[in-house]
Amino acid sequence: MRIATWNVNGVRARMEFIAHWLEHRAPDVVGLQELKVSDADFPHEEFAALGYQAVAHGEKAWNGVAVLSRVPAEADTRGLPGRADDGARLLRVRVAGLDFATVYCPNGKTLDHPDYRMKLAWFDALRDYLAGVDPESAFVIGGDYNIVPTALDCWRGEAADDSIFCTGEERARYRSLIDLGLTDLFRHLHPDEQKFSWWDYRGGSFYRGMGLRIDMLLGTAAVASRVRRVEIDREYRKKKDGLTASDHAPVFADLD
DNA sequence: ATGACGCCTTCCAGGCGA
Repeated sequence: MRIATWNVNGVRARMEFIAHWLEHRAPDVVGLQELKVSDADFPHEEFAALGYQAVAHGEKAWNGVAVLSRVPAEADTRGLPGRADDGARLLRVRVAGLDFATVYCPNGKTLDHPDYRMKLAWFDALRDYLAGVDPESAFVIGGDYNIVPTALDCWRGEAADDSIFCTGEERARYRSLIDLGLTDLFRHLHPDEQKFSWWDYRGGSFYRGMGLRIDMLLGTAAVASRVRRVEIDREYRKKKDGLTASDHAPVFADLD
């Protein structure tokens, strides 16, 4: 089974590009982020034509998450409990024998912006919510965490320490999720590799190698033991047939 | 130091992303 996460930066603007990826990578379950569309306008029919059904939790213009799957999914949680005012950022479903969640974590903007404090509080709420997950179960939470876990995950390395995405406060929040018993599936198979999942659109960052790894698939031990391959699909950060890519690459994992 | 690119929106200059 192939599972994936992808911040698509606008599901309607990206539809043709996403279709190309679905056809060539054939994932079974995909968490999407940054839909930028209301639930009423979500393109269910277009995904159905590609063989995928979708559960969406969106809002107009901003944020928004969805799960695509080949087999029907049952919605479990829409929105991080207690954090509805911070945007449509979490969706959890039961699908294909998995307890599968997708998250679009807050950006924070700058260290002196109110959104930074909101980001930290949101992660605290996420940790509290995930503390209720059975560590023996097959649970996956994938998404755009908007935190660079370690210096290895940033093109600037330790030079970026203490800047936004790389502060001790943010990294402690990310570690608090790992400490619940979750494994970063990419790091599990590639302990020392520097691979990025996001590159700024501007200034040729992609071709200059100026990226960050902020999109992760985390899983319980029951999932980590089944992982055989994890790819950050940088081919799909490039233009494809003249179509513009998201600024994030998809990340997928193959499970036994 | 700045802007760079691309998305969205009562349709277009401005906010936002990371």
